[in-house]
Amino acid sequence: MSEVRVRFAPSPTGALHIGGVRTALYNYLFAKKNGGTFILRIEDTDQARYVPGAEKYIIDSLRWFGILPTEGPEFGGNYGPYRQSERKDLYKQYADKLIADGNAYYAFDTPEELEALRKSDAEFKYCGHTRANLKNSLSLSDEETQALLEDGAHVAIRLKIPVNESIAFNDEVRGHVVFDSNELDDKVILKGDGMPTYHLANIVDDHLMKISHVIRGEEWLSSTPHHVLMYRFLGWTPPSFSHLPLILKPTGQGKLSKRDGAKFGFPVFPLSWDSDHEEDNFVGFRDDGYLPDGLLNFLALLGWSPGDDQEILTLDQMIALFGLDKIVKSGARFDIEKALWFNQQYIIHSDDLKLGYLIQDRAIEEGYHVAVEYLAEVCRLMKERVHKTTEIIANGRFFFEAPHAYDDETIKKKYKPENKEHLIAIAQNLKDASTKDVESAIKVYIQEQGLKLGDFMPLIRIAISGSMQGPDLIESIKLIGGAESALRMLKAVEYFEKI
RNA sequence: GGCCCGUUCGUUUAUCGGUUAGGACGCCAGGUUUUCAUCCUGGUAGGAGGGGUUCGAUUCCCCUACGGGCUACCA
Repeated sequence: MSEVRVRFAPSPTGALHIGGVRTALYNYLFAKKNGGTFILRIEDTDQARYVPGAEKYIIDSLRWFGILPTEGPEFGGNYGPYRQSERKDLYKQYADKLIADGNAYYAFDTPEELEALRKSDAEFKYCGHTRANLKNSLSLSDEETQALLEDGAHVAIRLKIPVNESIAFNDEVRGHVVFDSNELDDKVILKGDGMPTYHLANIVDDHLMKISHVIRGEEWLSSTPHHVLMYRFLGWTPPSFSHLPLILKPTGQGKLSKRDGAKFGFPVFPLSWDSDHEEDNFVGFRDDGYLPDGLLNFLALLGWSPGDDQEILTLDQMIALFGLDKIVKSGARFDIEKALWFNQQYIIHSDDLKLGYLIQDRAIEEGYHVAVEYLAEVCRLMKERVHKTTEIIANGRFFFEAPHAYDDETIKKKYKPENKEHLIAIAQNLKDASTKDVESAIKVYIQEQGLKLGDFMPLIRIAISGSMQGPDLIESIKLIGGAESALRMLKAVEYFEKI
């Protein structure tokens, strides 16, 4: 079997969409599974839509997920350059060959003229039935065409789709797909500005880069017959095709789009985007507290399944189990609830110190200047009760500062004035208790006095953290320290009296 | 509108003609926990509709409905 070479070929028109991440992941998994090569190719043939920084964003995202290519811009390789804009001169000769063989032609119609035609006829298509009446090298005489060409007139090159032909190909996930060539339009393959369109650049590069398997989104399924035709015209063997189902909105219609992030209240891009246009900025999964492994795990299962009931999978396990035949055919809705569950599972199983480092920047931003070892301890106590790493700090502020508010409801229910002295006594015990005897300072005291734990623990908890929710009280007090805890208790008792 | 692709619990998926249609998320209930959470146990809920083929269809075929994609000198 020949070498497996797959590519992820995004267009640098903005941030890398989460659907694009999944496409990259499947390509990566397939390459690794088959001992092949994963290639990144930047498809920047549309100068108008080019966004500076997008390429860096794409690579940074792949790096965050740990699915970097081994060939591509910044990565090197023997089939470069890997940016289509740098390959511009390459494409012309193939367009010329297609013309020479009668499989393509010059078209002189201006975009404005075509737009006018579409306006008057919604069904208008540049194809075998209409091209004779349009301005191109097929309808014009050779002299006219030559004159126009020498004139330097605006010219595009279009693919000449044959009539009355069935164009079929095999799709690894969809099976046998057939198109009637009469339904196809004569797509522009080389634009007026000399740049190729996706269709030309794509097949030329896939061929020259020896791509064996094209794994891409379903939006390309309808232009695949054009691609198949070009492979045939150029005398090349087409790669194997796999068209992936799309990721859909959580509710409502259509695929998940950029603006759904704001609409549904969760990120749709891996990393945050900061530009001069503030309205274009957004927070990415990373900065919102998601772990890359968990997100990748979730994404992998949106459109693919290992075939059994296993759901928590490492990247290596995914590689071992991956197969194009197990890709699902229908689109999948993006379910943030499930993504959060995966994230929680990955947080729980993360190393405490690793988590500590992860949230260190945010802790400092919040003004909590503590040792990373302290943060690690906070993570140890908090990680089972958060879905996102950002919540470790947001829900654990009492580890860094005394509570600003108390849960009055519980105080009213639990506080009895006759217990005031006991609470003060416990605070005194705590004051100089070492971490080892925090337990006896509280629990042993309560038991020795013949009191009930249930009458005191909730109040102590509120004194320490302000709320009834939180990690193990004794462990929390050990971390915060006996002296600080005693202070908080004394202050809280005064407050309890007033309620 | 035309062409192409699709349709199993609310969501995501398993099933490759014969199953009590399985798992996970969510939700509900119970247990563990001083609280919350984790964890454990149990429960809820599904083959879009109609025709065929077959001894037997979720599974194969057709029609309809619905969903998705494409329909640019964008990718």
